[in-house]
This record gives sequence, structure tokens and C-alpha cells, in this order.
Amino acid sequence: MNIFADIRALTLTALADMARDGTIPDGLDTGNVAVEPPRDAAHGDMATNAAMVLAKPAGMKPRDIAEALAPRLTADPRVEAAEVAGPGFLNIRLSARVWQDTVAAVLAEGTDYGRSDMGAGRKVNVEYVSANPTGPLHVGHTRGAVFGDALASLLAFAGHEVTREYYINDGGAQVDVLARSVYLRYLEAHGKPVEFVDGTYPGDYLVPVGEALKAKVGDAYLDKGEQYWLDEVRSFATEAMMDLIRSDLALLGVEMDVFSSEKALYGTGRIEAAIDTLDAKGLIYRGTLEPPKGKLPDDWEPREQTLFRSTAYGDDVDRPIMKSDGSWTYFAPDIAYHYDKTKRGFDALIDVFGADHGGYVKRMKAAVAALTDGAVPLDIKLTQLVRLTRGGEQLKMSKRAGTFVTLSDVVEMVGRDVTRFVMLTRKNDAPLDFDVDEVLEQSKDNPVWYVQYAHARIMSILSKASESGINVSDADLAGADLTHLGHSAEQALAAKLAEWPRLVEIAARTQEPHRVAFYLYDLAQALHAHYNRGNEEPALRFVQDDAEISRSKIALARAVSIVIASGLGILGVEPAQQMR
RNA sequence: GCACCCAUAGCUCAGCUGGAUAGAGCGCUGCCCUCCGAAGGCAGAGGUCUCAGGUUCGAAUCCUGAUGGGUGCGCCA
Repeated sequence: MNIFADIRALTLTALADMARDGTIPDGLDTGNVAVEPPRDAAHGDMATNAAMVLAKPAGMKPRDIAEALAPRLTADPRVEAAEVAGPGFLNIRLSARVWQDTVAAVLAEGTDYGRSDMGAGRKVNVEYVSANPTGPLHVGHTRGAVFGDALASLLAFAGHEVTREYYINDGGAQVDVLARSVYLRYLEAHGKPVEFVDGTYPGDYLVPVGEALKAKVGDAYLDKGEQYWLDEVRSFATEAMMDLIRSDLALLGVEMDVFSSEKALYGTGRIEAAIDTLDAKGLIYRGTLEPPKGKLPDDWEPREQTLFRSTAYGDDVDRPIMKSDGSWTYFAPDIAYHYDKTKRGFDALIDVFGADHGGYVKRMKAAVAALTDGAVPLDIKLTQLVRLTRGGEQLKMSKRAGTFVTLSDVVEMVGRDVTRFVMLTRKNDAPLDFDVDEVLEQSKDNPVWYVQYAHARIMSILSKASESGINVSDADLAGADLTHLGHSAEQALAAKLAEWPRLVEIAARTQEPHRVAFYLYDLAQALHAHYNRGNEEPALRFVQDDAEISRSKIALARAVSIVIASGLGILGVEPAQQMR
């Protein structure tokens, strides 16, 4: 049940009738007709702009259209009143029955309430995290992981068939660096003096990997040249790193459907096939790039390279796909990987990157557009930096010293639920301040706590009601006589629940899961406000002397808790049963 | 130099395929617990939506330009 969609459909039907009987011209485009909640509650429950949108193409005055439309809407039992207002808005007030039906629908559908079929089963691949397998996940990855995961859940809730995928960059030079770093730890495990020069990873997390390598191969690699051990150590090390990353993701509750390996693309001909596909379209050529203007690299010299003509698809310059030694650049396997995704039958691809990869967006989109002739859209969402602080002081990160705050550090400090929620309290493309002290504060300015408090409060109400002999199971509450919910405050709370299905669709369409977090905060606020009003007006309390009246009000409270749980579920957060 | 992202209350930020008098939290002022969890609620003060044009019946929202900030820019990924 989505009341906004229902009333919009009603409006469109009415407009079609008006076109049929000549009240308005035939064949008008109603695509921009919207039914929305008004900013000001005094304007009613919802408003439509239909008359204003259609006035010009119809050659009529907006108010005339609106006045003709109004009685056709009020003819429906769900519409109590429809008044023309302002420049031509039609303000709609719904009958009390609609809000009762909303509560009933929530109880009947449970956490499925708000699900949408707007995705129509389209297959969407969401690729996120995709951190290099060279170390544990850090705070920046955490944001990408949470955002990607919530986005995937949101799209699934909105009717898409979603695959969560991680691309393992295990084919480039960085895993050679990893292998050499592990080799140093291996030597160290054998008691040899080692020095971590530039170009190696000094982090402590490789110590156990070096020891594990020693346990596995003993002294077999001691005093041997790199050509003897590099391949073995590389795969040993990347496996160990992927284990680390998988367990980091598990801490966050992120479960990938597919892990794809870059390395696995080599030697299969799939990279060549992808490049050949581009070549067949005349998009691969040998050429020399202009130097970038302004900031010239020190060692710049003109150089002929094998290039992808990404400028044909909106990129700023063409991009090299092959190094001078004949091996592929990182871009080539990435092209092949995305080609592979399109061939696996996805209707749409989404990549979640850190903002520092922003420069990569245009070329990747160009590649996918070229490979599929624009048939498969690729959206790339960038997550901005996280500024991690404690009590207002920045937690220093230094890659050099190997002291960076990891995902597991954060989860250990504040917990999985808080980590996830806070990461979603900002738009993905806005920087995020994350203070590990503040997010644990139990106060209104901490949205995690505030939303959880609302849920726990309702749980407390339910147990209180249960103690007084009321059956609070959803099935039983669904049978309550909801006509007792006649107060405007109760209808306002139910109206907030009626917004949920609409919000899901907006959030899914804009691919912005943070909207869910903000909605939940709003809903929690409405719940708290309503709760406190019960102090002044006993008739508004959830638990009443009259069992039947009590049941209806508990049904409303329970419905609120269901929607909170549902929204938190999309964010991957467990609703709190009680606060402590 | 070029590309992308951003600019909304003192601070941190929302703002729906463009819609009516631009919202929330913090901070500030004043109220509300013999009452379902006051870790809460209510009310008030606080705005040139960076600036200048444009499109539109209507612009914080779309377009152009300027200013300020972030990120990136040929064989690293």
C-alpha cells in the first residue's frame, strides 16, 4: 500500500475522464503530475500540481482545471476534501479510514510494508569495497562498505534483483609489493635482521603472515632470489589478506555474493577479447598524448602508447591500456571485468568508489558505454572522506608508521550498529565527521541512539500492555478496531508511516540510502512527540484502561516499531529491544 | 591549466523527476515529570540558500559565468 501512488493513480484516472468528456484537451502529457506531501500540514495531507502542470499545454487557467478535477477526486471515498489553493494546487485531505488502513497494512505486511516493485526485477550489480588485498580495511573502506551494502539492500527492497560483488585487485604491482613485504616478515620470523625500505608495507598485520609462511615452507625460501619465491608468496599473501578482509566485512555484517579476481582474468584471453571488442569499433589506436597543462610531471616526455579512445564517450583524454613493456595497465583488466559483468546479464551496474578515484569515473563509464553501445548503464557512486575524531581530536593516521585506524578498530570502539548508522547520516558525496565519543552519547543529537530509543520505548510499551493482559502479537493487533484512532495526533503519526513506501522509492531512485536514516530520525521524533503528548492528554497514551481502545493504540505503536525495524534492516542495523 | 564534487541559520547538516511562508540537531531564552522510559517533549529568537545573469506560471533545486573549498590529472590501482 502506497497511498501517494494510489492517489496519483486516482488523479490520472480523473484527468483521463476529463479528457474523454472534453473538459480538458486530449493527449496531454501527465508525466510531471505529482502527488506530494505539502510542506505545511495546514494544506492538508497531500497536494497535486496537476492543474499547474497541465495549464499551459491545455491552454487553460490552472484554477479552472483544478476546480474541475476536485469533485472527481472527492467522489472517491478515500478523499475527504479537495480544495484549490495558491497558484493552482489542489490540496487533498484524506478520510480517517486511510490512516486506519495504513496501520492495518503495516501490521499485516510486517517489515515487508514499504516494499516496492519499481525495480521490476531488474538485475543490478553493486560492486563495492574492492579494496586492494594488501592490508586490513580502514575507515575509508568502511564507509564504502556500509554505503554499498545499504544501497544494495535498498535496491532489493525496491524490487531489484541485486548482486553484491567485490573485485579483488590481485593482479597489479601492489601485490608484488605485498609479497616482498611478507617475505621480509618471513625473514624476520627466521630471526634475520630486516629493514622496511620505501616501497614495502611496514604494518604489523603482516607479522603473523610471515610466521604462517615460515610454518608452511620452513626455510625453503631463505637465501633465495625473488624469482624463486615471488609467485608463491604473492598468492599466499593475497589469500591471507583476503581472509583478513573477509573477516573485517563479517564484523560489519557485510556479505558479498561474488568475489571476482583480477588475476583470474590473465591468461584466459578475456582481457584480449574485451580490448578486441573495442578495437573492432575502431576505439583502440597507437598515439601520443598531450602533456597535462599547468602541472607538468618532472619526467615528462612524449611517448607513443596504445590508447583507448574514451573521448568518443565523454572522457577528457584518451587512456593508455598497455605499458611500454607490453603488459596491460590496470585499466585493461578493469575493462574486461566490467565487460564480464555486462555479459552476465545485469541490466545495470553500480560501482562504489572512494572519492580519490573520482578521476577514474569518466573512463570507466566510457568503456562500458562503448562495450555495450550504451545498453547497460554504469553508475559510479563516490564516497567522500571520513574524518575520524575522538572527543573532537583527530585520530592521526600515518601509512608510513603503519598506524591507521582500521575497520575493526572502529567496530570495536562503537559497535557494528552504530558504525553502520553513523556512516549513513551523510550523503555519500559529502565528507563525514565521525567522533567515536559523540556517537556513543545517549542524547537527542545522536541519531542512532534517538532512533533506537524510539524502538525500545515501543518495546517497553508492548511489554507493559502485555502485562496488563493485552495480546500484543501482530496477528491479534491486526484485528483491533482502529476507528479508535480518531485523534489528529494519531492520524499524523499514521501519516508518517504512510510516507514510508514513498520514501523507499525516492531513496532507491536517487540511490541515496541516507534518506532512510533521516526518515527514521523523523519518525522517531514523531513517536517521541506523540508519547510526550500523552503526559498532557491521557487519551493519547498507548496503554489505556479500556482494553479495546488500548489495543488500537498499541497497534499504532507497534506499526511504528515495525517501520523502524524495517528501515534499520535496510541500513543493516539491529533494532534495540531496550536501552541500557 | 583541465575535469569531477561541494557552497543552505553562529556551528554540523537535511531539503522529494522545480511547487506554496526554506527545515532538523547543537548552542541561546522560557516552559512541561504524583503521568505508558524526562537519556524525552513544547514554545521562541536566529536566513541575501556564496554572487551575477538566464529558463519557467513558479528556482535552494535546472542552465551559463564568477568567487571560495575539496579531489584527481600519461606505463600506481
